[in-house]
Amino acid sequence: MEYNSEEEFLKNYDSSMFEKLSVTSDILIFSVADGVQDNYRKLNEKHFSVLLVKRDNYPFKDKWCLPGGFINTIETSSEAAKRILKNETNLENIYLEQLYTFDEVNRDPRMRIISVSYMALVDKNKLFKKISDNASWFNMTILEDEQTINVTLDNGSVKFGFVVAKTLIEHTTDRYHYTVIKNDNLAFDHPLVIVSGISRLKNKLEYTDVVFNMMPEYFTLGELQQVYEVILGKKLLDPAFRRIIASKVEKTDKVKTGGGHRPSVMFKYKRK
Amino acid sequence: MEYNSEEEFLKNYDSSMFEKLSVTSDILIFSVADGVQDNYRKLNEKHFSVLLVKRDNYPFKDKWCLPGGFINTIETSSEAAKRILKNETNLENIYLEQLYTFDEVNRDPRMRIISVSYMALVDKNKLFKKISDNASWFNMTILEDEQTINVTLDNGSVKFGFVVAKTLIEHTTDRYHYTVIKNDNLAFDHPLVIVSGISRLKNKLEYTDVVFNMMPEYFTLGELQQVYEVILGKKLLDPAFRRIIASKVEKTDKVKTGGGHRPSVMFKYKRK
DNA sequence: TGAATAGTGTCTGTGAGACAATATTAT
DNA sequence: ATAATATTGTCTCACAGACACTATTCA
Repeated sequence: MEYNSEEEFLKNYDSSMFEKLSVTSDILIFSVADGVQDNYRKLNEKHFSVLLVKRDNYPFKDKWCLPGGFINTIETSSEAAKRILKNETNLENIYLEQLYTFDEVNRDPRMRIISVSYMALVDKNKLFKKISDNASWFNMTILEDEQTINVTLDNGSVKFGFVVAKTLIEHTTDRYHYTVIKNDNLAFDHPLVIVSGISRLKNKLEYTDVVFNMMPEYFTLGELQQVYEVILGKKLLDPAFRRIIASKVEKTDKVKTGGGHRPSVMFKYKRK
Repeated sequence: MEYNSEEEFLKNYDSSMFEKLSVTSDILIFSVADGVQDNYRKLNEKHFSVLLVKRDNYPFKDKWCLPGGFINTIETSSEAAKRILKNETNLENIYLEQLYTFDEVNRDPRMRIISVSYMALVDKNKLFKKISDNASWFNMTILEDEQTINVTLDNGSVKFGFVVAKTLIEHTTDRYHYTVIKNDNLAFDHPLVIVSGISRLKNKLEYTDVVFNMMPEYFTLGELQQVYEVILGKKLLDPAFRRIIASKVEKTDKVKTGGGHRPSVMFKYKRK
């Protein structure tokens, strides 16, 4: 059939001509949490954490997964992500970035489902514990070597882990292909989403200001350094860290005292 | 309805429960082409180029677009990309990287269509002009300032351009939100895909080895430098370039002569 | 007073930017 | 001889890693 105009074509278009697929939006919500500290002198330990949801339906009943849901026809995947985020954490206007689209044919046992994944960064102080009933923050411990990434997740009452192998993609120095080696408690291909997000965030710490999305308005440089250290999984040298961060922060007249040691000046994020 | 096992659940699962969407895979195929040169002494000019296809159907009849097509239920988006790539260029085993998933609700006038975009890098010498009839390579001229990106496309017989505005995303130093300001000849939101790809490739040149996917097996450092310059859109200093690239290339005993000037040693890519 | 963190000074090595100098060819 | 590119040398400056040192608090 021939058409003489775009209007005419569109009027006659049969949208069922091509196969359609289900599409979901899954969100990796990262935060840094304060741990407890017995010694009054010491700083609170910090934990790099991720929000998981316990599945109470099949498939993967009773396993944990990332918050997510189907995208409907009148919203974008990022709008869907925001909607889900609001549902789970009651937070709006938070940092959100598209991560990757996972679409292995059998990643979901029900049917072909494509997942557009997002990474969200939140400041845990803004949460007020208003997260949904079946959701829970898990502290992550990440051990990475040349071949594998080993992640342990712990929410205080449940603790489990997974391992993925990484292989460098040909003609690349930065892209890895990940394969799940061990995983008993996470649903779908979510271990892959988590390691992709960790990798992305680690890189972004070095050349962007995203970290400030996880910080309160006022913070000490020690706290900020702790956040970097817990995400990067390594200790940083104080003078070097201060030099690098200096241009991004602004001194305030607030001071944090009470720690049995020299008080520290509080800073805030300085936009360029 | 309650199920007692995952098997039972899956057996009864109704896959039409959620709305489904059409999903396409669009590919940004980049290459660097040799221009012509009248002065026998001078090097061939090089052009950063992209493969476009002329649409011979509605919507956007007679406009140009990126090669792409619907993903069917038994292939992944990257498999679809490879299939389309093979169709258009007759090339296999080429570098392919997922770029971004574009899913504005009205990006396609027919219906809601999500596009998972890919970036492919090819060495034009491998092509032997076996591209499909309605496809054509366009040389790109990219002018970028703080607010806008201006791209001119020229395939020798047709020449047009588009302009997109960029605004820095809050709390970020590297992510821009792009909006098309001017575009008469490209279909869909493909100007956005192109600028996203250019931006990604520029960044990747600095910290990966992707450039070698666009190079023949043997090349001179001058040629390699030209490729960098034409993609980055700026001149580089010879000694600095050689220092940076030194660890990635390997000298061979081949030499390129005939240029009315000192012959240059040919190098090849050195894998780590 | 001592444990603990806050914050600064400075040495050193690496590496990029800049520019100058030399090498080699085809016409 | 000359125009053009190829290739190397080297100076300087910026900056990150490393380590040492001083400052300040509170049980």
